[in-house]
Amino acid sequence: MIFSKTTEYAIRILTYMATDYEKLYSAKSIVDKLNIPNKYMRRIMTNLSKSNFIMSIQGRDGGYKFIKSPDNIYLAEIIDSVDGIDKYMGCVLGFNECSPKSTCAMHKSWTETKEKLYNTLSKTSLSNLIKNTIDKF
Amino acid sequence: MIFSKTTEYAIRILTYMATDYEKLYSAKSIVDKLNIPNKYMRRIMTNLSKSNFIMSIQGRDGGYKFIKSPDNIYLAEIIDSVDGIDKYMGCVLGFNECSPKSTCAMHKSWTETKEKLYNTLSKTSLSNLIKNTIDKF
DNA sequence: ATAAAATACTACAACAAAGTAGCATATAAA
DNA sequence: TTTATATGCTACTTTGTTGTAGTATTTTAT
Ligand code: SF4
Ligand code: SF4
Repeated sequence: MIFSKTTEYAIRILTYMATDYEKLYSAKSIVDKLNIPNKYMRRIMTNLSKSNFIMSIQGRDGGYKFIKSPDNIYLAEIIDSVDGIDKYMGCVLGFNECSPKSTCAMHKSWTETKEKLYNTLSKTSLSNLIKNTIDKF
Repeated sequence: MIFSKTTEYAIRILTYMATDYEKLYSAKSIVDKLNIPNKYMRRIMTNLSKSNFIMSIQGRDGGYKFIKSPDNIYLAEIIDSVDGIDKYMGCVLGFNECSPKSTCAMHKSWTETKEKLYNTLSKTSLSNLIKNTIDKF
């Protein structure tokens, strides 16, 4: 997998929640629907609640709901929030940084590839994702 | 990092070796030059020797050398040899496979992105990489 | 107030990836 | 044939990620 499990799970959870984006989802209802380990998922939810995407409501009848429209939540933001997008935007050879005078032949095409990837991620919103996914959950 | 450390190291080693592609390189000479943990690098070399890129010569005055021109060794092959390219060609959401009738809106752009990535990797040879990298080693 | 139903927190367990150590084996030069 | 110098192999350690367990806290309904 290109991204970490945690990131994959986060995207799946948020995508599922976006199918009825004003609803309040309990952790239990999400676990029952998606195939994500219970307690691990709780932790992800708690972390996501500290983001600007969703909020948690504690206590009886609590759960999670969006505080920002899924129209305006993009994959790149989610990945950045969970893992930090930089983790996936590094050099192929693992070098931290190359000075302009020592760029290798890979650099240009590699940079373009990464930009294309980043563009895809930063232009795809949760709302985009759920179109045509009725069969998925 | 997008790729595993092992893959990054493999690419760096082979790229370095390609700068003088007919030379026999001892493990020690590579370790001294590149910043890769000694024994870990040895293991990578042994594994690479079982690939079709390089061979090892044991015993005194031994080392490693190419058995295939770096002109014809592409990054995609190296990645495939070390980690298996499939590891990096999966779905963003971590799903194994989606039936044609349940593809999500992400699928098309994601597939395109992956293809672009794969194209870059499968068209960039080691020889391509070393051009303009004299400062690097 | 109390109980029920939810999330939050903390510590631990299991697993995989990365890195280390030591000994075995191979080979060429002396 | 011995020695020096190289790679090969196997088991271990460390570190990071993924997953589990139990308890604490929060809040609503009764
Ligand atoms: S120049 Fe080459 S080695 Fe340096 S960051 Fe760019 S791709 Fe990596
Ligand atoms: S349709 Fe969507 S969820 Fe399915 S494999 Fe393609 S990108 Fe992944």
